[in-house]
Amino acid sequence: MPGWPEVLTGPVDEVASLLLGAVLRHSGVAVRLTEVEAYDGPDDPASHAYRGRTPRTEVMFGPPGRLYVYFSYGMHWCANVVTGPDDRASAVLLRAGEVVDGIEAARSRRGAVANDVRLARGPANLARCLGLDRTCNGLDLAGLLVLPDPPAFAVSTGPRVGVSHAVDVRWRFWCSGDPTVSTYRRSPRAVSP
DNA sequence: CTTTTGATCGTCT
DNA sequence: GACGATCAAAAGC
Repeated sequence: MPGWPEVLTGPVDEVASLLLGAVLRHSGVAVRLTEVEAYDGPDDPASHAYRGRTPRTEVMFGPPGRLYVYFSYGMHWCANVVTGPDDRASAVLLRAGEVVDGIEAARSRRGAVANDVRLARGPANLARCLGLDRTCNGLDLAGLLVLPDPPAFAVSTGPRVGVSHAVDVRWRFWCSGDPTVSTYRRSPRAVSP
């Protein structure tokens, strides 16, 4: 059984499913990941790294096990775990999770939320629960991200959300039936089949 | 229930 | 200067 962070160096879609059930802890809140998406840098037109190395994507080209945080739509932060060998520039977007510790802190960061299962539903909401922002870009996750014991739950796969390319690639993974997983909505920009 | 729209700015062309 | 790995509220049915 490979240790940290070697376990992250396999094919990014396999690594993504391994991250389901992992617990990420930051700023007094812990979230158990229930939904993730894989992005494979060089071969994936939907990946930020597809068009090469830029200041923003620099972290993706570095070693695995670090956090890649990007700013989205002028107001949100979203977080990825960098995977693969150095220079592969693959990453797994953290789309949803269940708050398993620090729920009061998570609630206060999110403001009024009707139901706790929605606290960390959606990548920007998950990042907000954990207090992740630009200062966390490149953060070494050793000790902060605890991988699950051999997964004892069913995994579903489907198309990725929000991307306008390669919509047919089933690189979104989630814990089957988990209430914290967002209901699927195809990108408005996705090309019609 | 589904669809539309406003908020808001870093990044890349 | 246009666009985007989003979200929540509003509007339409």
